[in-house]
Amino acid sequence: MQQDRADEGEATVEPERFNQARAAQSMAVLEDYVEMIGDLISEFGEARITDIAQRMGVTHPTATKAVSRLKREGLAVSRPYRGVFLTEAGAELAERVRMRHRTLVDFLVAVGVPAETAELDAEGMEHHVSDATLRAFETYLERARASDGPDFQD
Amino acid sequence: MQQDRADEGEATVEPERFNQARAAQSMAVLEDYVEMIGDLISEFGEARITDIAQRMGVTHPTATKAVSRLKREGLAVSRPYRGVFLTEAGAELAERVRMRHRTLVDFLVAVGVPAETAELDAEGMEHHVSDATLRAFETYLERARASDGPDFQD
DNA sequence: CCGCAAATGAAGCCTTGGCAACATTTCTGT
DNA sequence: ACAGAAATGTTGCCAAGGCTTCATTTGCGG
Ligand SMILES: [Mn+2]
Ligand SMILES: [Mn+2]
Ligand SMILES: [Mn+2]
Ligand SMILES: [Mn+2]
Repeated sequence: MQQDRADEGEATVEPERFNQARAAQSMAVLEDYVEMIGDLISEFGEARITDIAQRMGVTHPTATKAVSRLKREGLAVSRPYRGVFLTEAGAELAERVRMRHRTLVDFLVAVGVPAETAELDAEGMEHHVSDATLRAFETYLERARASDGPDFQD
Repeated sequence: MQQDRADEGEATVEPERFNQARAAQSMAVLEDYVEMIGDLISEFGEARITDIAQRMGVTHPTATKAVSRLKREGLAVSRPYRGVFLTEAGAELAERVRMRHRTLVDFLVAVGVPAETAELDAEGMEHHVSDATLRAFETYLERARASDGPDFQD
């Protein structure tokens, strides 16, 4: 054999964190679309491809393709030339994603990130925040609110 | 024309945050590889495709393709059947990425995220942490270290 | 110095997420 | 009622990041 270099240190388990990040990334688009579709349904009663595309900042064929994937994964339903709707699973995911997004933004602001920046960064970060980390953020927020006490605006 | 729905609220600027997230994502792979290659060069004096692939948790053709992109973007250099090295730009990026990674993990742990989890989540989150947010994290850490004062273990 | 395993390269396939261009359907306004 | 614009669908292109399979080169050990 040639070189070895393999079993040097903890290099054996290391790759796992990249796999985790890749897995999270593969969910990111689904999560963003499902949340957005939920928003549109709340506002207008349905989510049209055009509106989805506009809000996501993509062209309509791109939005169509994403919706196809959502349907394939059982998160959305739609019929030709009609609006897009969420399945129960889709609605649940949307709700979880929305809460996580909100918690993350609140948390970032609480630790001193400018609101504008927090919103921008959160859009990408959120998809990599695990449940354990989210709980830590929530705990932090509760404590901060408790100690900042009186002068806290809902 | 048909429906309008366009100029309802802030929907016009909203897509920008998704574009930002997509831009960050397109850098993510470069950043991870460049950091990893830097590590390997520190340890062994060169970064071999096999070692890169193993640590990233991918097959060697995937690593080769990534290195091709790094070369194309002026971040790395290599000759056939020889190791991969970083350009000046590559080394600088690696250093920034390494610091950001470290700061993020430290910060997460400081706010109560379990170390193991922090490491996993950071691998994905890091690529979406802007300079402004990173500064906020650093400031937070400095203050935390100052108040936790004496009993702080290097 | 030479054989053979390891490392690297090369080709080709797949999926995803972008895009533009063109076809078809809906629906609004007159 | 119907013309024309808007919305949607369809097709085909591209790049990135995975993979498997096979070819080639390297370099160690004997
Ligand atoms: Mn997002
Ligand atoms: Mn979001
Ligand atoms: Mn990373
Ligand atoms: Mn990293």
